[in-house]
Amino acid sequence: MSNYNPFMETRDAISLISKIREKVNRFIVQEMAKQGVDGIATSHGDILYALLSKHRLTMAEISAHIHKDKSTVTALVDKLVRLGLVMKERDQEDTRYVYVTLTGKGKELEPVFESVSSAMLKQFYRDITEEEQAILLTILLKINHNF
Amino acid sequence: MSNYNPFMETRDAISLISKIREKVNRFIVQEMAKQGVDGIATSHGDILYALLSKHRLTMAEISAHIHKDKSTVTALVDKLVRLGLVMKERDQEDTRYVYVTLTGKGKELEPVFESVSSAMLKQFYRDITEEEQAILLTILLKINHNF
DNA sequence: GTATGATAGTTTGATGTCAAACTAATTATG
DNA sequence: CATAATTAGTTTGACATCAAACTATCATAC
Repeated sequence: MSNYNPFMETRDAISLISKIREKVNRFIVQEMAKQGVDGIATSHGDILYALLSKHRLTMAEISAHIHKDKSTVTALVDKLVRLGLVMKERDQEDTRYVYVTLTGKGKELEPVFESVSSAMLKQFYRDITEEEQAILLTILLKINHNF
Repeated sequence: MSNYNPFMETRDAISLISKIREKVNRFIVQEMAKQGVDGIATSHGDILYALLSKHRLTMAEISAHIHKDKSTVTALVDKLVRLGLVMKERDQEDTRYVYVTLTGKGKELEPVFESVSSAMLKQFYRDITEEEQAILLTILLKINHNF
């Protein structure tokens, strides 16, 4: 292949990874909107989803969970506060810490998340055998470990 | 696994794809900076790389190549113009079209691109056998096709 | 041949994102 | 104990990105 392009060619694994990630994100946002959860990005979804199982997280913990800079988390959480989905409150003992928790309205989103993520997984793994899924995971873990 | 998180868990394929993409991007930007090409994002690199083999592209063609909105391409190309790496000129026949070409300074980047992309591929596929690479590609193509 | 529609790019406004500088509070060190 | 260093979050400035509105040009239709 003389015209091989390691950044962008459609056929190589690296650009496929970019494209798939893009499509997954778009799919999630669309499905959420379809179920009435509008105007939030996948990062907001990641935060809400984390809070469903963890109940209470500090800003730094959220940052670590979703792999976004702490200043980004400030902006994301503040938007969720504006949307009435989460609450922020400072720790009484050590006032540096800010705890984020779901509001009632935030908790109501649980079924939506369940439905969206199962729809996404179904689409993602359509026609991919269990064995292929396992192989894929193994290879991706190795590649992830390479960096 | 009771705490399975389809958006963010470290161990599932979907979040691995996000992480790997992130790491690949970071790696490319860092390697470029190491070789003196500073202040440009991967999207700028994609444009420059495309222009190395295509000589002349319209804004719309660039948009299609790098899968970014045309208004994004306007901003990206204008930055490359400011950096002195590309030139824009309107088609004489049909003045709606804008052709983008590399300047001399832009063309000088070719060896940097070659070096960076080969370094990236080497890192990406370290300890991944040829067979695994083929399997990975097959599965990713299927998943990409699922959306 | 003028009006309608399509096409190529740009502009504008909003948003997610990061890095660096900053504030406030706690901990460690001499 | 007082000063220095660390830690948690926020603010600020820059930038990539998109969608929608807009401009300018070309093509089509009647």
